[in-house]
Amino acid sequence: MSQLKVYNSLTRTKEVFQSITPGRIGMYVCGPTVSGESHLGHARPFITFDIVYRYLMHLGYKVRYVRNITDAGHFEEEGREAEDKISKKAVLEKLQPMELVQKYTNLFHWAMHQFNNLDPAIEPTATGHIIEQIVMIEKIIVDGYAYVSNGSVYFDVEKYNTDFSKLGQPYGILSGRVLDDMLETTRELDNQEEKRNKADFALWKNAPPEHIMRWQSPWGEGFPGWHIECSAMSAKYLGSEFDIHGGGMDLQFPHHECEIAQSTVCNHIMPARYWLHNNMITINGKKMGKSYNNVIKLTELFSGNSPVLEQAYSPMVIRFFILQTHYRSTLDFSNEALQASERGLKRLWEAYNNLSKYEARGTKYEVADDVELDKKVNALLDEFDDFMNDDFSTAKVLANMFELVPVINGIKDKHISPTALSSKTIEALQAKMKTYLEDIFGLKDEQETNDNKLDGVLQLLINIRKDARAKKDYLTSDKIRNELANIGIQLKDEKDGNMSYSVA
RNA sequence: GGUCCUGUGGCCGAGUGGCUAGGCAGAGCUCUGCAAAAGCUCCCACAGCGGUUCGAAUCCGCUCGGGACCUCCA
Repeated sequence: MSQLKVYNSLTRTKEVFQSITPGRIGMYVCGPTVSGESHLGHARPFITFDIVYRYLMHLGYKVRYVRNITDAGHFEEEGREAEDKISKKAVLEKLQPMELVQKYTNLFHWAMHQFNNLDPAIEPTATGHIIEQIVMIEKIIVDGYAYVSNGSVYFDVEKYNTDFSKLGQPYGILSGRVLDDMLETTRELDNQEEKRNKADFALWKNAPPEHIMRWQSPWGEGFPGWHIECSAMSAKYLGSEFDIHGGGMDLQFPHHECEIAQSTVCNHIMPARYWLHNNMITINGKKMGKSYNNVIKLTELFSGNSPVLEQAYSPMVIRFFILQTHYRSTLDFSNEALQASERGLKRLWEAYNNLSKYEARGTKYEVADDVELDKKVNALLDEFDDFMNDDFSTAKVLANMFELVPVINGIKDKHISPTALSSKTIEALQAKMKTYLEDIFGLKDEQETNDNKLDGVLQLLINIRKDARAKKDYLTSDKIRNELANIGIQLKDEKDGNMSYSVA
């Protein structure tokens, strides 16, 4: 089998993945800021890295997946009046800050479960790691890479760049930026007088009196800077050097760049080996984001309750939609695209259901009757692993699955002889589809029809309809079918006279 | 302004220089009491203009368009 290769933003190449500790992987993914409701754009990294997580485990690794909750509230750092987002909104909604944070944390967890994302192994909060952050900042000051100014602490980017360029790790290594260029082109911003240099970033901010969220520190009351929490928490739970650091592309600069600088000063090593970044979800070609005022919240998406939505889209449809493209490509949202995903997923899932219901054959077929087809099926299945190993090409795996759909349905409908494929191939097909669809892609049946009573009722109706049809009483048979269709249950006449149903 | 990405058929999207991904939609057919579902077949696109090459969607150049980051952002 091929080796796993991942695209490393740090080297801008696809590299063979090798874990630091054999058999084990440490993965850190930047989690949500729980000052508001999650939107479709947020869903992408968490679904993307859920699949990475699942696939790494599928490969046999023991993975410690750490994803933080940012609940300390970032400030609008430069150019605007310093304000803690969370404390400001708390005043508006007349809630305690921690109450607000809890509310959105719960909502976030709810959404993650809707998407069938596995829980991370550790989900540390920024507020729970203030001490660790302070300790880290102190260390950076002692080492001479940060300075205190008016109760705040700033990281000295220029000094870092000068010293670490010599070690082959200049500031900007991750995002491909050159500090000198940035100094020339960065816009003039207000409130910069505390900083020695405009590229410097805050490690700790002095809290103005109106801030509700504040902590004691050696530099007075304040709150941690934007980037330090991830550095502190990743080092605490994964060590100074860990395997994978993930997040959205918009975090590459400055967030991850700053993490690298801080962590390297503290721990004398580049924190992560592989930096993975997912691309953005766009809407009408524009990034979905707060700044653009074009977000679709997840609750709106699931309920269809938004002017831009023609209908509700279920969590699995969104998951499938995201899987249909490579994680490093932008993905454009539209009703048409989501509806196409909905239909495509339905067809794929029904084929998968048919496949799992294949009746066991009495005898084993060692040799396939249709050698060509047997070969083709095995080739398509084998490629699943190759595609995933090639930087998680879920889109290609799905394409292969769709090529298998006609084979699966053909056998079920008996267009294709049940002995066309060898027993071994059938078993491989069943096992691999299950592994990939359920275990790795994390898709699941959304129909809540595994209810014995409902099934019993439907079987009764099906039997009545069968009798009616046998008597050519099409008035009755059509009535049953049409009225069930009206309430969203579709009856399908099968070729062999049987009937099946699906709930929309 | 700086850095970078990108432009694929009606729509969404894979694409490592040669072997026409896939999905959705559309057309025809098969099956069927009818319908749906399913199956089969069709629909050979790569922004434009040059160049490299035996051969380019894929490499290079230019032009035009779109976007991201540089500021909170997944």
